Amino acid sequence: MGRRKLEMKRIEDKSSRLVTFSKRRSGLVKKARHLSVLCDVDVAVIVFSARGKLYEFASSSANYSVEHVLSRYKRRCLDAGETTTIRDDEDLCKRFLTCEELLQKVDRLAEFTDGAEERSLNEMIQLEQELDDALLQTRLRKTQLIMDYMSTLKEKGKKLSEEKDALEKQVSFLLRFPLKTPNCFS
Amino acid sequence: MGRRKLEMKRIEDKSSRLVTFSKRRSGLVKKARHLSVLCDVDVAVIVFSARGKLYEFASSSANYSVEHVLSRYKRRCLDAGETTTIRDDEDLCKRFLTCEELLQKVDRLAEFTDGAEERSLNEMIQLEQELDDALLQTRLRKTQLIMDYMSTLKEKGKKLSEEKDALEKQVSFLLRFPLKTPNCFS
DNA sequence: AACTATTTATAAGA
DNA sequence: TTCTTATAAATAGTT
Repeated sequence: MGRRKLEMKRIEDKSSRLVTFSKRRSGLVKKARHLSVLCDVDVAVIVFSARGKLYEFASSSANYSVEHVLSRYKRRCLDAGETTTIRDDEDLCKRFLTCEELLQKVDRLAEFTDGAEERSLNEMIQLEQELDDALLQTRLRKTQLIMDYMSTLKEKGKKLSEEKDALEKQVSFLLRFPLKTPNCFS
Repeated sequence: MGRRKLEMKRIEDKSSRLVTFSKRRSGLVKKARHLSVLCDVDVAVIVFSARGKLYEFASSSANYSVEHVLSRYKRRCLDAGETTTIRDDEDLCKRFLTCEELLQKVDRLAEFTDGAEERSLNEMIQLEQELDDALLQTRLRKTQLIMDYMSTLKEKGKKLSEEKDALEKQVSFLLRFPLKTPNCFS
């Protein structure tokens, strides 16, 4: 829909990519709103720009079902920051310590309540750790599988290369010194 | 876009509402795919039909996973401490409210200080989001590079295999029918 | 941000 | 349902 038809691939020119992003993003949200109104259904659209900016749309009637989907993806709401290993950058270190202090205060704060909030937070922290661990294990396994596969491919390639070299030598030899007797190698 | 312009309100006739739902739903997903490909961004679309059937789309750069986009979305919302409207999942609601309360307490806590800690925490939250996004982009790029490299390796292997076959045929031919004249191919 | 030549989506009809 | 087609809507390139 424009002066010319676009190839369905990433627009390489940065400026027109940004313009197109803006135009098509609003177009997409408009379409989503029309669908939700005309057909009386729940629609949600989520877009992250390349630089991580969030754009979203949710039909007004969607705050039950879409949130139901969202609720399946429990996520941390506070970063315990326990596994952070940034130590070299002084600024980061300072930020981390300040954050850590705040968390300690949160912990002390929780002691003043009946304990429900503290348990809830602890559960969240544990849940986050478990998910983080699972994610790490999965990622390591994925990387391992990929590396294994790649070395297999490389090995095969090497072997094929060697076999090809040998055959080339054989052909070259046969061409230079044709056999007087057929099938002497067979 | 059609024989006549539609009013922007629920289509009362059930049959045409269903037809329109089907057409516009696929149109919306198509638009979402085009946006994600042309602009190289993450897009997710979620649609619930009136009878509760779920239709979803997630861009390939998000590993085709709505979960992936949603978790990113949800984390963003929770971290920003924005008002969400989770009402159906009691457990999550409790966790979230607790978390929100804690954040409010952190805010109040920060008021007792000279404000340095509050600013620091906000900076931390923003920094975390930026790092998270950077990490995600890096990981996607890494995966892309690996996939590219693997297909290069596979292609090389295939080519070598073909060349090897050709050479084997040539050797076999030369062994069966030795040349009477040396170097006829050279 | 507007404009407009084209392409794309789709409402109604077959 | 699926296809066709007239028309509305979106948008690529231009200014």
